Amino acid sequence: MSAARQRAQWLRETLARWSYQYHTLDEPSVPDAQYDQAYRELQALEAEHPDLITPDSPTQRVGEKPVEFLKQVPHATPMLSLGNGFEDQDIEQFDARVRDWLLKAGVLNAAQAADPLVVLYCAELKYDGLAVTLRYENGLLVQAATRGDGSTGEDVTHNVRTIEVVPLRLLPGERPHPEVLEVRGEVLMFNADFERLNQQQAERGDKLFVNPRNAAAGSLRQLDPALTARRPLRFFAYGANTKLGHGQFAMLDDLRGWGLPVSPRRALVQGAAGLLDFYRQIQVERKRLPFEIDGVVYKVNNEAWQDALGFVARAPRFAIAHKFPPQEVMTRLLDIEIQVGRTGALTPVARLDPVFVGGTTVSNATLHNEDEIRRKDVHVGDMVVVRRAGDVIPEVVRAVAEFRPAQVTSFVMPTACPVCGSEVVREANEAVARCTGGFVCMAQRKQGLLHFAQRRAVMIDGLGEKLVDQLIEANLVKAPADFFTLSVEALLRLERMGQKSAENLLAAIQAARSTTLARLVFGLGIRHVGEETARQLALAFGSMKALREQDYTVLAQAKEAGQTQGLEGIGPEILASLQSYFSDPRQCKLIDDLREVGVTWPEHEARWKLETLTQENADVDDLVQTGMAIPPLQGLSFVITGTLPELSRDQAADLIRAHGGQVSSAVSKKTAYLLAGEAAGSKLAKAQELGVKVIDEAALREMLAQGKPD
DNA sequence: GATCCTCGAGTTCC
DNA sequence: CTCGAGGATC
Repeated sequence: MSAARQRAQWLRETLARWSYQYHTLDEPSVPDAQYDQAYRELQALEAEHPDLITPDSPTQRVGEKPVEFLKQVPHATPMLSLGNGFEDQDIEQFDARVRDWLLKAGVLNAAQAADPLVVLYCAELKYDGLAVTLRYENGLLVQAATRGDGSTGEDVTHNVRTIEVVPLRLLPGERPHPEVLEVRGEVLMFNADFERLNQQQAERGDKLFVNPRNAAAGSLRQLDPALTARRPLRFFAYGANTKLGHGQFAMLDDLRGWGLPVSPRRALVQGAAGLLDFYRQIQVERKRLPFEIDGVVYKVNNEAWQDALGFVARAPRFAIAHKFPPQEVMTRLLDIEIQVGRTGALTPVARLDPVFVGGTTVSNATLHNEDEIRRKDVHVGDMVVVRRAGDVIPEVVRAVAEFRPAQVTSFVMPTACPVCGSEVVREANEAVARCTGGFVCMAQRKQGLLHFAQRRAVMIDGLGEKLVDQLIEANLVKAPADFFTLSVEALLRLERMGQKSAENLLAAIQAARSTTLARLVFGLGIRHVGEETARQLALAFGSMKALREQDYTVLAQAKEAGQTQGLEGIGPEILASLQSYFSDPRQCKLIDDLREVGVTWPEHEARWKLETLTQENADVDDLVQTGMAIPPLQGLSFVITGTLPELSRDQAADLIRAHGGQVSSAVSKKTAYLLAGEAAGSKLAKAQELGVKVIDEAALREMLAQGKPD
């Protein structure tokens, strides 16, 4: 080996060590000038002998060329999501479940499982950044990918290489590193760095980032690594795909030994008591931390126990995130406006002095109804506490009486509709006040048209609020049937509507022309008839004619006497609503018009019967007798939550129903399976609490392929 | 009449 | 997602 080669290698290793001490350990061992001198020496050496350049050289952090797009990369092992809890009780239940499972798995005996301190947990911080996975082969960083949907992410190797604290080559630790090491961790930006970056952005007149997390996300997804290199990104490792054999806590030590930054704050604790202790400590330390966290993470420390516990859907049973309660902020309630919904419901909405909470700026929040306003004691002009419930939907928590100005206006529900002026009534025992305007009310008409066109109803793609507004404004559409008589010429008269958009919309309308009875019935917007009930009605009655000609008053009596079959879930209120809808000539005309403009749907014979008068028809029993196969999911009730890898939730629901299963919206004891995808929330927790079996999309497909549940 | 299970309806931000 | 209310069941 030549002297130059030896020198270059020594420089690379030394620079990597110094950089690690400086950036990762925050303990510089040499003056900056010395580092710079060595760096320049290596640069000069490499310039003279280009063959000495290696991919792990610190001079090679920024690759030469920007990439054209971010490549999709499949994850060798899927990147998991975590279950989560907010309350102490959630954590106690988690620990109890862990012990219970370990007992069932035969890892613990009954006496051990009863000991609340038997399980050792590794407790860590939950960073508010972006999850990435780093792949090291023979110690060399070869790939970095974002989490994506968990099974496929984006290749961000070029950008991750620019992060100073990420070693391009693993350092020799106390224990040898595996040949292939996949490190899981989080890319984030420190608060101070974020402030500085935003200052620079402002000086250059560039757009400001709303929070450190967004800044980190934007920086990591750049195409040009030179740009990312100027962004002050950091990284913390928290896991590895390979079991290293001696527990989560020690594994973090290993990772640190190999030069990877790991949590500055972690602990080995015993049982739920230890976990909650850690949580409270971190709560106190939180504001002193130099970066944002949104909670803490607990993992069963013992790797063999982790294996025994396994996974539910794509979340490990051995870990849980304990999240901090949603951030609450104060702001002024500027006004309370009234929105009118499809059914005429008047909903008070709070207009807030825009305030930054939970990662975005909130300026509106629903107040639900009059009672709610009274309960929360809010007035126009009050200072109110606002938070984002479930980290998404803004919510006014309460008014702050101490800050109440001398003059505030109490909210009074208007007696006339603010849109059409019709009378507003509030039925006894009902929480909502309603506009009685019906067709006359533009707000109701608009919402009704939107409801008709929406994806779950007749599905006119691309028809949103803006467009419906314009169509009503231009007097082109009054009732649903009018959508189907639109022409390109008429559409072109609308503002910001080009030839192409007009053609696209018309194609979508054409496609919507052939629909199903269930979609249509739902789309009509009959009170108390939602998606599910519409499906039931379409199945039972089979045709629009049957639905229209039915005397629902008679039916209600028969139903009460228990003389009906095939109309489960349809009670007196719904029947009354149907009676009133179908006896209204205006509504009947609306349906006739739809047929006239060429809207079609398949129909079949009615499938319900009065037990005494027997209206002949096939139901499931008949199917069995005629020798048809019993669908594999017959009699099983499913609930779907989260984001599935392949199917949309609607598609999954259709798939389940097509195989004889039922899909409902809430988890209960009667639920057979919870089909859970990514980011499953409260339903997953509920299922675990009730002991409902949880499956993922792959398991569902397996069930269908085998023709029976497992 | 009470209780549990479902469904319907309304909603925020980017 | 969450709340409120309709429907089924005891």
